[in-house]
Amino acid sequence: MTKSKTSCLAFSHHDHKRCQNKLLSAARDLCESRNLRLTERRKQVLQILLQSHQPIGAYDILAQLNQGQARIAPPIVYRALEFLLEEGLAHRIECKNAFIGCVHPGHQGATQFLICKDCDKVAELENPVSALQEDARNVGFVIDHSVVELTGTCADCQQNVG
Amino acid sequence: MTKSKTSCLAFSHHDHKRCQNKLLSAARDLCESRNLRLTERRKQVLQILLQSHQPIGAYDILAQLNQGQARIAPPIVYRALEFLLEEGLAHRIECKNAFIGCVHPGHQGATQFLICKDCDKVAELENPVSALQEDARNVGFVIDHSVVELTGTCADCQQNVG
DNA sequence: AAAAGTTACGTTATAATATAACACTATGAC
DNA sequence: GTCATAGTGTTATATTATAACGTAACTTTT
Repeated sequence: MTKSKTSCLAFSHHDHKRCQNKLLSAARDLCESRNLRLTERRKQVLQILLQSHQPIGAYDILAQLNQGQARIAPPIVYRALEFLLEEGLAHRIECKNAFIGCVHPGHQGATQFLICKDCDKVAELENPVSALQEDARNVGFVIDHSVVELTGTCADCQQNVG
Repeated sequence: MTKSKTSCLAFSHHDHKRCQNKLLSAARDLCESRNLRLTERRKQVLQILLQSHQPIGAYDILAQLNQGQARIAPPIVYRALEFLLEEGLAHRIECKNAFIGCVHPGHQGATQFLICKDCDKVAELENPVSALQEDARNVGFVIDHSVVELTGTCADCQQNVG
C-alpha cells in the first residue's frame, strides 16, 4: 500500500538542496536506462523546475534561461518540457498552465495534485484514481489519462492564517 | 446515494432539443431564485454551450455570436462565461481551455468529467471526491476547489473502433 | 573518418487564449 | 427624475503555445 504521507514532499520541511540533487540524478539514471539524452537544455529546464515545489510557467522558465546574455525563444522551452512530460520527469498543472518537476520519476500511474493557494506549493500524491476509475467503468468509459488537481490550503498555511 | 449512471447524460442517447430546453429553463429558474439577471448575452452564451455535450472554446463562442452582422469582442464572451461559471451553469474544462454547459445546475459539490478523445463529448459525474478528499485530509490539506478530468474513450466509441 | 540518417536546437513569425482599462447604457432604488 | 450599480461595448495588449523552416550535433553505416 503506497502511503500518501510519505509522498507528500512539497508540504514537508526537508533539505531541498538534497531533494533537487536526488531528483536530478534520478532523471539522469532514468534517461540512461531508457537510452534517452538528458541534454544540457533539458537538464537546465529540469533544474529550473526543481528549484521549488511551486509550478512555473513556460515563459518564466524562458526568462530564467535568458537571464545571462542568451536570447532564446519559446519553442526551445516547450520542446524541453515536452520531453520531460513524456518521460514523466515533469508534470503540467492544467489549472495554472504551468509546470512542475516530478518528485517520483519512474513511478508510472496517475497522480493527484494538491495545490495550496496560499503558498502556491504543489504536492503530488500517487495512485488516487481507484474510486474515480470505478465510476468511469460503471458507464463503460476507459480512462487514458487523468487530471486531478485539488486546490485549497495546506496544513502549514492554515496555521499561518489562524 | 447519487447513482453515476443516471447523471451520465452526454454518453446517453437522448432527445437533445428537450435536454437543451430543460437546462435553459432550469437556468432561468435558478437565476430568478437567486435574484440574478440571465441577460440576453448570458442566455446567448449559455445556449451556445448547450448546443452539444462537447466543450467549446471562448473564441468559437465568439465566432458564433459574430455570425450575423455583429462585431463583438472577446471580453463580452469571457464576462458571460465568468457569470455562468460562478453560478454553476457552466464548467471550464481545464485540459482543453474550453467550456461546457452544466447538466445539473443547482447541484453544488465537486464534479468529475469524463472526456472522450474520440467523439469529444464530456460527461459530468457528481460527487467523486470522497476518496481523494480522504488522501488530502491525511496530510492536513483542506480542499477548496477540485479539477477532475479523465480523458479516454466512451462506450460508444469503443464499439465504433472495434 | 566521410556519408547518410536522425535527433535536437535555434529563429522567425504567428496562432490561440485571456484580461486590463475605460466609456457607455440599462436597470433598480429612492 | 436622480442616483448608484450592474452589465455591455471597445480598444489595446498580455499571456500561452505552436508552425515552419533552417542549422548543428550525435550515430550508424560504410
